[in-house]
Amino acid sequence: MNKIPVIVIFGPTAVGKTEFLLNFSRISEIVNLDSLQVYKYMDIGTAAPEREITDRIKHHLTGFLTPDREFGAGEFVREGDRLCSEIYERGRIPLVSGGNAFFLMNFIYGLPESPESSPEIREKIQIRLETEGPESLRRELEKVDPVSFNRISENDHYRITRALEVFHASGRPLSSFKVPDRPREKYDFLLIGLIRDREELYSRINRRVEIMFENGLVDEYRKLRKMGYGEADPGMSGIGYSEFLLMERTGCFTISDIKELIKQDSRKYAKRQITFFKKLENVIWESPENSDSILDKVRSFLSKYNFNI
RNA sequence: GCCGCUGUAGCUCAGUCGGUAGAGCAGAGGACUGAAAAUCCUCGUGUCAUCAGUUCGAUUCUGAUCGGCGGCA
Repeated sequence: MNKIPVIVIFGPTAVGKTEFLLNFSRISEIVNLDSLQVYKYMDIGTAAPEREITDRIKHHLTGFLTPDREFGAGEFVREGDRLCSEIYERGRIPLVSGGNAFFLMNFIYGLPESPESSPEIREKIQIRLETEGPESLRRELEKVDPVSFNRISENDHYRITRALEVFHASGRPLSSFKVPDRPREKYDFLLIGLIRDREELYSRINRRVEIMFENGLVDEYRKLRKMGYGEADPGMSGIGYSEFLLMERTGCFTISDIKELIKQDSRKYAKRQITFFKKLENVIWESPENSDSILDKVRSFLSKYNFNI
């Protein structure tokens, strides 16, 4: 079976992925790997690629969903598979790019066998969490899935909820489902991880948040609120929006506090992304400054498929 | 200039009735089984402002000096 070549360009927020993509404008189309850039009405806060970039290289999975809809790893893998096939059939090289390490891991290895997330069951468990408290849920998990019980930290209510959700949905413990441990055969991946010095990355993040405010992030948030989006909507949980919701809820921040908070949350996010990405194997790690060295590797990868940049 | 308060971790501060000190935040490292820009775990040595005095022993008490804040002139 012929494999589909897929170039993946990933890295922490603000490392400089978007600009780098223009190198591929002749041969590729982009599959967006940022979980919040999938949403509409959130261009500023999610640093969505600008018009001049999307005009030059086709982007998929950006700005197509309203913020009240969930878009998780399952959706990403499904859509990503569909798009990669289509792009390759069109005679182009699929280029997956973004910062979501969890989506990427699921895309490379394939989804685990465990059932997909069920918002209805999850909500019931969340209500129990509020009424009965976390201890009650933990005792149930201990009985029903001791392996997960031991693996999940007692304060990680998010994962405790998920483990119980799987049990209630399938009647089987989460830990009994196989999780894939090798990359899927249907793809030939070229993994390029963009990275910079921590200090430099952080100052790029800070600068970018300043620019978001200059470009009207506050107005963008107000518009979203006017459209009726709020705490409960997945899109609004993102950095750059949840901080404003916090301000509304507590009333104890100024706009300039919020700006600093957004910078800080973005820095922490970048750190978490880096930690996660480091786990991936066969990654070419390189600063975006060294584009020649990266492009050499891309050329030798593409030569197998008679492509050139 | 005088009076009062104050000086402890990068920041905000606690504390030691005299036996060389600890929280929050920041920061660092890590986890990640279909919500993931989510969620969670681990990590605290610093001339306790400086100099002198008392003391077996001072970051702690006393004095002076130098900062800061407030009040009065």
